[in-house]
Amino acid sequence: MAAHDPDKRKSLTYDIYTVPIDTFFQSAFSIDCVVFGVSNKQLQVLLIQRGAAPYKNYWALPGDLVFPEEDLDTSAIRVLKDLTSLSKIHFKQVKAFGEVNRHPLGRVITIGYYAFVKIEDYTPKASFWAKKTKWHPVNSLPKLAFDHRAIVDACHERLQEDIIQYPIWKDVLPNKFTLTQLQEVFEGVLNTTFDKGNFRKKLSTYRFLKALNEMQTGVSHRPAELYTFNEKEFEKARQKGHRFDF
Amino acid sequence: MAAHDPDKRKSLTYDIYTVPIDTFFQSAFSIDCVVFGVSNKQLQVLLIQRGAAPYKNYWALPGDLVFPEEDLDTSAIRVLKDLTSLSKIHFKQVKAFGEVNRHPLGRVITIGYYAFVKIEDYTPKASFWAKKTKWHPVNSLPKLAFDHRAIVDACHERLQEDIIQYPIWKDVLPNKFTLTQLQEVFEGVLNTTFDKGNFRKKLSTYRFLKALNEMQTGVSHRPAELYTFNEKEFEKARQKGHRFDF
DNA sequence: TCAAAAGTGTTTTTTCTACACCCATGG
DNA sequence: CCATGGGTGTAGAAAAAACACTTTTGA
Repeated sequence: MAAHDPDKRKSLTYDIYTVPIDTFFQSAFSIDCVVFGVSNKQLQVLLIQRGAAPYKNYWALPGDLVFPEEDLDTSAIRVLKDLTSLSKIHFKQVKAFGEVNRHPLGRVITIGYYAFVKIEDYTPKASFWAKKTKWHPVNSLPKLAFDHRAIVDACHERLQEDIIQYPIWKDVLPNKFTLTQLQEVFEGVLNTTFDKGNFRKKLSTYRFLKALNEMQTGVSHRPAELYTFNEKEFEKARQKGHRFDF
Repeated sequence: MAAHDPDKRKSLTYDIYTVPIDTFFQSAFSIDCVVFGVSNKQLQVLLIQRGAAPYKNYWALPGDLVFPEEDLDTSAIRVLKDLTSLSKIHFKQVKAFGEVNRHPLGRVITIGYYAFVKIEDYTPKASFWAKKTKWHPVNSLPKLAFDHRAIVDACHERLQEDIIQYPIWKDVLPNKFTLTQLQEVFEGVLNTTFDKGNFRKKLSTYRFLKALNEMQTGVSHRPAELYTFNEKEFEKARQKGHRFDF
């Protein structure tokens, strides 16, 4: 592809730099995926055990180098699939991490992405150079490779901001869910607890939560009513500047 | 530096890839600086006119390639100084922009940074390959080079989120300021207007705004009381989860 | 009949909103 | 004495917070 032809670079006037233009074109970038989910009322993150140098055998985020002709957003999906076999995941970019010596192989900046998924629906399977995978509670992470801890933290903060603004909580709930399930997602992500009555009072003002007149079954207590998410109503609320203000 | 020695890469086992490891190390990254300020009650952004290909003569953000051994945060400061002679500016990284063909010279991803400064204190002077500089209202930008419009938009959104959470408004106000000046900063950034009485009522609950018992002088109307920002009190408020909720 | 969670109601306190009105200064 | 912002007060509405109580199910 023309864009990646070094000759094209040389044909252009780039004497503005005191070094040859090609010295700039010796870096790489990578993607690191922070895949969150909720289980046991706790926020979890998907880790892999690295089976390749550097940081071999360390727990780490699924992440890898971006191909020269690959868009960043596309790469996040591909990288996660390569390492964990998970697909159809929606990512959001958070930020770049670019310390000069963060990667022992050369100048590599990494772009952090996060996703928020149903743990039950996505059973990871280690592949490519990943040796193992596991879901781990965010509150008690082991030592991670590279600067992955900082990446997790930045993504967690972003998740906390996003969940009060976008309906990403629906991505970790069944189509039909109870209000308590919804509450537990918020509590897990925001790492706090809410008063049940007041929480529901607030929810009851949101028209994008539609009661289904359908009940939970098979629970050994009073069955809860099931709700569903209404996209159109949410869109209306969003345009008026909706936020969950907890 | 060892980290950038290609031989070191080759010495490591990297047969996990179907292409030579060096094919990844042929990209570059750049920084784009979105410097905001407020004047005439409007949010402004600093632009340069490009004096070098590509996009020669276009209005653009001050931005340039990152040196191989340069941290991203450091680079933002250096790049802005090279092109506009402005220094001592505090930047915050927003995100990466990495479409494959966003740059005609090759694979270049750019990292967007924003800063928020006093326009009066920072008079830019075009240098290096920049031909001109100017402050331009964010509400009516000309056509910009590359994907710079998207970068401005993302940074503006981040600025709007940050100003209600961090005391960055103090960076565009004199040490001693009036409450109306403060209100105008918020109005400019958030592109809205507030009721004076209610705005002040809210401010009066914030202990980090300290009245100085000192008055404005030389104005042809009732002089306003001057206030100052108290770092320690803000820190206390921040720990309790402070936000301006407008 | 008990445990467990669902679901509702009440009361108090706090905050928001929309205004109206007075004040101090320079010209 | 007037234009221009500075500055304060009030009343009503709305929202948040705390907490108590009733309901329904399976075991």
